[in-house]
Amino acid sequence: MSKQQKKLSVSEEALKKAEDLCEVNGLKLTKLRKQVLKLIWKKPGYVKAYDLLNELQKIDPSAKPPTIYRTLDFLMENGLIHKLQSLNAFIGCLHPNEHNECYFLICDSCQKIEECCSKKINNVVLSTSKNNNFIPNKVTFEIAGTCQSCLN
Amino acid sequence: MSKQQKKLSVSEEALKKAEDLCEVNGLKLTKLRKQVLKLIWKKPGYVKAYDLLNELQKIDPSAKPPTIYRTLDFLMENGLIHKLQSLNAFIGCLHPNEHNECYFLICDSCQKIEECCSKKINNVVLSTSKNNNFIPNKVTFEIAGTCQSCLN
DNA sequence: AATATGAATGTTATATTATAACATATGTGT
DNA sequence: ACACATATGTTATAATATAACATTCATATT
Repeated sequence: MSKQQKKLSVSEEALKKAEDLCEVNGLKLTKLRKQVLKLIWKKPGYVKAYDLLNELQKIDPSAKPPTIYRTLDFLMENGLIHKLQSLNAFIGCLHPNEHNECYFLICDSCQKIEECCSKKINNVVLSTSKNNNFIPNKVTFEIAGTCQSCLN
Repeated sequence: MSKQQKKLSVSEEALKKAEDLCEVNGLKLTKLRKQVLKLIWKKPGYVKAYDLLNELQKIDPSAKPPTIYRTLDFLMENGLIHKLQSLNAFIGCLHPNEHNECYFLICDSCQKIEECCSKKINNVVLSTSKNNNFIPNKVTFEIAGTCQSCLN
């Protein structure tokens, strides 16, 4: 290879996608927002808001709950992260803006999260809504259980 | 009609089902638990834990948060109520023990909840889990949006 | 009836999650 | 330089939930 081909980590890749997406959509990925997004990706699995706050305070001692929650709101509104409703926790999104909703498998044993977005699930959401004359807006779909590697 | 045929309200019916179910399964539906279940059914739609606590305190001034949360835990463990994870709220179950999981349509506009349990959803949960080598344990499936009557 | 036992409830305290309200700073266009 | 909107700082408090230990209650056994 004449050109050096640097492999980006998942985290670096996510950050890059976020920057691009904000660029394209005219959103401001400020220093604070970037820092928080970095912290979210730093941890494997999900993060809790106050753990994030503790981490952030190491960089910026003046950070307080609203600092975190406002930043989380921005990141969620723009699809860069998701909230796991059954855990009150947050996780970075691997494919921001590729689709509206994400669905998750949550391992009770190792706390790892697997996205399980699929057309099939989308379809069930649509057909269930239609059958009930319901206009869906926001979907929460989380399956807690045991992942492959924790079975062994 | 020679015998008077009294039509039970949804709430009365739910209470009766709960009593039967506890009877059959050797569970103790104590006075406190019955009171709380009644209060849950009294309100249309969902209830929040602390609203419930306020109501309960009108009957039993010594009630405190653990009183409510322990009772909610009992009722949930035995399928008599469900927690709406996206709202941190609780709702009575229309068909305790008929199946494991319940799925919900939540109207953002009128706050009414519709159960939307179906074989189709069950199947998607199973196939999604299988595809990911995942053993499902507890499913959270909640669609927020707008219900029929709020569209008009 | 007395006693032992476990389950349920009472009680105090505190942990965890989240937002309201207002002040200040910062970036951008005129 | 100024106005404006957006973002951030700051203080306070609301809302949700649990830990830990004490007491009461039901019931089973002797």
